[in-house]
Amino acid sequence: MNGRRTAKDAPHGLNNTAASLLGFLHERPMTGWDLVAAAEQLMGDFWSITRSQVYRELSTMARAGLVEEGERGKRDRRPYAITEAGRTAFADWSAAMPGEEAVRFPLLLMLTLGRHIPRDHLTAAVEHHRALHAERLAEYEGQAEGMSDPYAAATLSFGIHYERAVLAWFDDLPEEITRGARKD
Amino acid sequence: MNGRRTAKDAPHGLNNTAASLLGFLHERPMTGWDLVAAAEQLMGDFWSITRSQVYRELSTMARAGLVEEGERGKRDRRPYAITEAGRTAFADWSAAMPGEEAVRFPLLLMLTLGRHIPRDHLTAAVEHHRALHAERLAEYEGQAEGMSDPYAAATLSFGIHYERAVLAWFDDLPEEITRGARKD
DNA sequence: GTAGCAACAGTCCACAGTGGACTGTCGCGG
DNA sequence: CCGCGACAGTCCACTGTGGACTGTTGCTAC
Repeated sequence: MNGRRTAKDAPHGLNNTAASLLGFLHERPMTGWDLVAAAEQLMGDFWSITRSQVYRELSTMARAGLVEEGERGKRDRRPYAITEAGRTAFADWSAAMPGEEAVRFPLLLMLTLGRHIPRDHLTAAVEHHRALHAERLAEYEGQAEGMSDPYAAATLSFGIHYERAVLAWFDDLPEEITRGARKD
Repeated sequence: MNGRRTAKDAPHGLNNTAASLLGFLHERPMTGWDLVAAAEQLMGDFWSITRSQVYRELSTMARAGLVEEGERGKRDRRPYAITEAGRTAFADWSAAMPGEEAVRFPLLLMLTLGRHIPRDHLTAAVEHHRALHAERLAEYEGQAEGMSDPYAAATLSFGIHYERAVLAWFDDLPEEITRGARKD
């Protein structure tokens, strides 16, 4: 009687995570474990899913008839296959406009509050992250060799543009912030 | 008796959100409402906090003695002030290395699954987001005028580098993806 | 062969984060 | 003085994250 509208009311009833699982299941039946690995491998650092989440969604979707549990294998392995209803739900999801990205960057939080933080903590944090990003860029550039799938390549390309931008940003930071007048 | 370790066991006991609130409270006592506004304004798109979260953290921190509730004002306005314990907790937090950023980008999810999605949905999504990012870049560049605080400027500069990178990435996408051979 | 370890597979829980509905209060323009 | 929009806070359901825990199985070293 109230206007409450939950995810279940949406035309397709899928959240992005559930949709991603159905997407992977288009290829072949997979277990939760496989799905986590696939997502990790393919969407890498720009779309994460966790074990807990995946198993939760799988059993929800099974109840909703979007996937079907197959024969249990060794080690309690539980393959799920997409159903016709699942394909429909996925198609509906794919027609909706994907939402905006969310970036949560603790280092920026720290910098924003920089006025109240000892200078050397800031410079340590900045240097640490600069190294991390340099490392990741190298990694991505390595992966860019022998990349055939254009869809996977698009994600990787995003990663490369992103990391380069972050590194350029580090280089642009004023000395005021990065290099405290630390003489001890 | 078990090895479980919750946030409360951490040396400072603060999550990033709580820490950000303490950070802002260094300036002056503020209400939850004010804090949401300040965070929104200063950390903009790279560190988000929600009303629910803020009020939750405030009452937790009040119970822990890190903040103190002041006199209630009009409209049930409830200002909180940081305590000495709060300053200590914040200082401890600031000594810890900030975690890595998380980027969640539904468009990349869609692209990754692109093989199973009608081409025109993909191109529509790409064009939509391209426009969004162009808009945001313009907005950021506008804000860059008259920016005095170097810490706020750092965040804004990140935003500009980021948006430029995203736009460059869009331009790099192969026609294969962005411009389906749609003839109907 | 078998002991043991690492990788596999899934469960469970607590906590963090998001979004929207809901309630109520004031300030001000008409 | 009425009503509307901004202010202020509450509550809830859901999504997302991380780690502890259980059990299994294949492989390697002895």
